[in-house]
Formats: sequence, structure tokens, C-alpha cells
Amino acid sequence: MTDPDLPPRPKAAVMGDVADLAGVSAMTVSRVLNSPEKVRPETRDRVLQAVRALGYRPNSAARVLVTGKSGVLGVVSIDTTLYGPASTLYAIERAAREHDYLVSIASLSALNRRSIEEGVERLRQQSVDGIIIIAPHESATEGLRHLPPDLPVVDVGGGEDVHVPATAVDQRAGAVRATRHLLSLGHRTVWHISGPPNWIDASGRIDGWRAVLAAEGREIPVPLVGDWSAHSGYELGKRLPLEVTAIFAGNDQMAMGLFRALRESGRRVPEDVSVVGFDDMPEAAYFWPPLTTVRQNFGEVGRHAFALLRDRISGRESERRRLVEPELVVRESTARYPAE
Amino acid sequence: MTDPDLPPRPKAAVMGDVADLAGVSAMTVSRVLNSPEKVRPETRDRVLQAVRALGYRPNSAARVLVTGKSGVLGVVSIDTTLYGPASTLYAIERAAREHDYLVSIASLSALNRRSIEEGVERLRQQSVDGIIIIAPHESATEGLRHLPPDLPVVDVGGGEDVHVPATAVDQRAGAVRATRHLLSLGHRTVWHISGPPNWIDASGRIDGWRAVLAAEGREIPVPLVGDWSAHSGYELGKRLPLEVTAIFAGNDQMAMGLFRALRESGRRVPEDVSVVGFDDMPEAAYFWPPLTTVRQNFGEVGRHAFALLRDRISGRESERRRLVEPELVVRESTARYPAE
DNA sequence: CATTCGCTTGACAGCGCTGTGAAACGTCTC
DNA sequence: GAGACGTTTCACAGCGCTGTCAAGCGAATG
Repeated sequence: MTDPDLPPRPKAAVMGDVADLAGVSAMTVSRVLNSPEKVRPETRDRVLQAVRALGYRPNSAARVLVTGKSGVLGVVSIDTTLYGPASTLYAIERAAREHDYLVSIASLSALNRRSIEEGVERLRQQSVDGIIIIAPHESATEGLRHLPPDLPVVDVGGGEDVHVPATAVDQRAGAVRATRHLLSLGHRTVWHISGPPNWIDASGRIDGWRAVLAAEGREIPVPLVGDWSAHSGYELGKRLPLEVTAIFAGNDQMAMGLFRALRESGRRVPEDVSVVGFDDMPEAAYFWPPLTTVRQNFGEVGRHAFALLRDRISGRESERRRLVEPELVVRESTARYPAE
Repeated sequence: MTDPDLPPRPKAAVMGDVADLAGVSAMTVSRVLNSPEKVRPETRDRVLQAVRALGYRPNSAARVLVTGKSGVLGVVSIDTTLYGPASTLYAIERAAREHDYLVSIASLSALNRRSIEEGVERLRQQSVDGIIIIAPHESATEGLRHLPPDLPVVDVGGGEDVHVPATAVDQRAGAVRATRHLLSLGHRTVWHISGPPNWIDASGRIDGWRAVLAAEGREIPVPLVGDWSAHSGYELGKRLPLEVTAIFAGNDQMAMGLFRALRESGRRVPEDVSVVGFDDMPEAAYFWPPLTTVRQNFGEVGRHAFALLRDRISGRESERRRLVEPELVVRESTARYPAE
């Protein structure tokens, strides 16, 4: 950091100042900073010394202006307060940092095509080198269709028909595992509390769940539609028919609300009803009872997203779509039925 | 968005192109974009039309180069996956968006002075107009001392002796309310499961809790030190002496882990033990039992932080430090003792 | 000893935008 | 009809950096 008790400070040093002090031309200073191997060691040291002496800090705007690369990437995301997006964003930021990229964020003001386009536009105006979109919602797929073709974009958690490189957790596979697990415990069928309509992961989970039930010839109950919140899990839980013995909740929060509803109606988990969640948020192991759930590796998703974007930016070819396998974590909210 | 099926596209239009098409000089185009009132309406319309026709998008780098303002602000934050930082960040981003600022993030790789300085430096290199620091940790206070003096910085949730404008939730007041609430229910004293050492909010909560007990002449138990996680709440809960009847947990997650430990040892909440949390995360109302807790309004904190930074950037004077009042939310995890 | 070669360095232009001062153009006044 | 004035527009310079191409230099070659 610069010395705090320096005199009034004339002005931040620029490349020319460094050049003068080192007795070289500006171009040489630029070279020292960008491709040091092209400068003779002694010159380089002299320049570096001048840089330190003046506390010189390259002006990124000037560099961007001439190179056209900003070293900044944008993330357009829905509510970054949600566990999934927050974790993904965090992983992206870490990966970006390792490769000397900075991350700018634009959160969505609404879930529609316009809002996505707006976010992209906002980032684009700040000349980001590329954009990652975290918006697992139908409307995003819509918005993605109308992107400027020259901008590297990577989609996270979107639908299958997205025409940009994409990565996501395999929601369907997760739902399949959850449902199979419940059936294997002896349950006749499995109910589902789903995420809200038009959310990609919500439909993926419904698909997987339904497919297993169909394949096994089980009765397929109507899914109860929640909004990801514990509150909705609670409300839907209160309306659950008495004969239900197994429930696959669309995420951990809804499972939590569900727990409370079941308890209030005198049903025990897992003795009377088994519950599986989705996400494996850090708290899931401390639910009562500890929640059996499907773990999504958001860290990996974030890292992939960044890697894909990097490939796109540098013009490299890369996979079109990369799925991350979810993992069933069995804890104590599921049990054999009927109990032995 | 630009038309996707345009021919190979010669090159993005620049201001000169717009000027030519509109039959004016570049300066006039610039004026239309920045201070439209200084341009005669007819000219303005002609320019605007040319802008649209060419899909012209101003080059921010060039603008930043000459004006020195980037319209980007940086946020240096600890783990943005935690509820508090995530919520604050989100609120900042929303406030920023409303005022046409973009937000870049730099998360901390470690909790120490170096790491903060690194984050600040990374953002500074991208010429952000100002920085908000979310790092409620002693080490941040350290790092804040060594900031470049010319950079507008606002601190969130830091200590009281920070010399930059700051905003925070009044942790002490929250702890006081939580502790008083428990005492008012008849509990002899209140135990505390605290956040980890050197976290500003952890110490604020300890202070408030201890102050109330001292003022009331109650026994002051040794605080049990956790790490904010449900896991630590659980582990500490297992070691809780039998005579404990009231606990003030440093956050909701630890309260959750604590619930499980209490339950496993056969103690009922709230009949045998009352528990108060801190944060009021959205799930707190669906704990079993629903958690009495102290609500922190992170949205307000984020908005204040942005407002303070804006004042600093524009050279306006503003408050030195602005506290947000927390609110006690009484639910069902606390009860009279002994029960009536 | 003159010539060539490879490495290192420098001068200059230009990236796209905005601030400055001055010119151009009415409009109004005497 | 000339002068004064306010408004609108323009030409030019320059923000700080990097790419290009040419010059400088010592070493190696014939």
C-alpha cells in the first residue's frame, strides 16, 4: 500500500514517469510488465525498482482500451442469497481469482427474458470478457437465444436445448436416486414436493422421480408445487394425505418445513414417513432427524463454468455441456416401511 | 440486442461512425449521451437515431480513461456463502443497480490483513470508484488501517475504531435483548454459545450478553466457543452442563445444532431449556421448535453501505458510523422457567 | 576490417472517448 | 443595418497504454 503520510501527493505516477526515472522509454516499461523475458535483466531490474519507488499502478482502463481485454468476467444470476447460486458464484469467483480474473455481478430484478438481457447488457457495457449465467429458469433459456453472437457466454443449470456451452448438476439422476432409495426401503410409492413451475431443476427432479415410479409401475401422485421456501414446505405438508409414507422434497428447505408439518400432525419421521431432500446444505445433517438428501456439488459446477468460459474466451473448443453427478447422502430421515 | 443474422459484421461502431451517420461531430454525440439537454432536440433525435441504427455501444474503457470514473464499485467480502454476507452483498448490488453502478467482488482467501489488502488491490487495479468491505473480523480492522488514503472505502460490520465510514447491525443491542428476554422468563442465568474468536459480531454479542448478566448480578458462565456452524453448535451442546436452562446461541445455525444435541440428551426445548438464536435466517421459523431469535436487517445494512460509499465518492460529508437496530423475534424456543 | 545477424530498445501512432476554447449561427437591440 | 449576445456546434488535444516497425548495439562471420 502507498505510504499514508506522504505530502499532498502530486498525482498517481503513470508509465512515462516510471520510464523517466528508470531512464528508458515507456514501451520498455510496458514490456517489463507484460513480457519480462523480452527485456534484458539489468534493464528489467531498473524498471522494477522505479515501479516500486513511485508506487506505480498500471491504469487498467488504458490497457483495456488498446487491448480490448478487460480481465473481468460477468455473472448474471438470480437471487444470490439462495444456497445454490451463492455457492456457485463463490466457486466461480475463486476459480476466477486463481486465473487473475475479476468477477462482476448483475443480479436479476425479475425472472423473465428482458431481465436477463438487461443484466447481460449492463455487464457488456463495462466490457467484460465473457459472461456466466446462473438462472435455472425457462425464461433464461428464452433470453439466451437472443444474445449477441460475439460474446462468450456460459450457462449454468439451464435447460438442455441451450445453444451455448453449459454445465449443471444432473437433476434427473439425483431425483432418480432419491426415489429409488425410497422405493428400495419398501415404500409403495413416493410423493413429491416440487420447486416452482418453470424452474429447470424443478422439472428435472419431477422427471426423474416420475420416471422411476413409472418404470416400477407405481402409482404416480400429483406433485405438490412449492416455491423452494421452508414456508411452502410447511404449508404443503399440512395438506398431505394420511396414507403418504415417503416424500421426496424438491430441496432441503422445503423438507424442513415439511418436517414441522408432519410433526404437528403427529407423524414421526422416519418411523411413519420417510423424507428425502435435495441440495445437502450444510445444515441438513443437523435437521431433526438428520436429513437424507441429494448432494449437489456446486463448487464443481462453478469451476466447470469458469473453465468453459475461459475456453470460449480464448477461442478453444470445449464440451458443449458438462453434467455433474449428484450424490445421495443417506442419513436418518428415511427408514424401511413398514418398520421391521 | 444486436441483430443475430447480420453479415460477418465489420466491427463494432464507434462514436465517430455515429457522428458521421448523423452528420455531426463526435463531440455532439458524446453530449447527446451525457448531457442531452445541451443539444438541440432535432440534432439529438438525429444522433439517437444513428445510435440505434448502428447498434452503437459506448466503450466504457475509453470513457473511464478520460473521466477517471468507472461506475464500478468493489466489494471485498469473506465467504459470500454465509447468510449475512450474502444478504448484505445482495442488497448492495440492488442499491448499486438502481444508481447505475456495477459491483465487482473479491472474496477473501484467508482471514488476515494481507488478504484484505490483496482484495482491495485487485479491485483497485480495475479502477473501481470505491470499495465496501464486508469482513467482520479483527484482521480486517488491521487491514483497514493501511488503506490508500485516496480511495473511498466503507466498512460493514467492523469494529468501532475503524476510521472509515461504517455501518453495522448493533450486535450488542441484539445480545442485550436476547439475554433480557431469557431472564425475564425466569431463568437464573443464560449460557452463551459464541462465534469464533476475533469476529467482531461474536465479541459484540458476548459483550451484550455479559453486560446484562453483570447488571442483573447473575452468574456469568464461560462462553462456549463455536465456529458459526450447526456442527459446532451440536458438539458444544453435547457438553452443556445439566443445570443449564437458557442458552443464547451466537447464530441460528449453531442453535440448530444445539437443538439436536439437547434432543439427543433427552432435554426438551423449550420446556427444559430455552434457546435464542441470532440472524433470523428464513428457515428459523421452521426449526423445531420455531426459533426465537434476533433479526438482523441485512438489507438495510447493504443499502446504508452503498449510500455511505456514494457520499464518499461524491465528496459529500456523511455520518461516520451508522448502526442498524436488531429486533427480537419471539417464537417457540423460549418459555417461562420454571414452567407455570 | 567491413558486413551481417540477433537481440534489445525506442519513436510514433492510435485505441475511443471527453474537455476546452473558439467558431458559427441565429436573435435581439439600438 | 451594425453590433452585442446567447446558444449550439465543432476541431483539437490528450487521457495512459500497447503494437509496429525501425534503429542501435555488440558479437559473430567472411
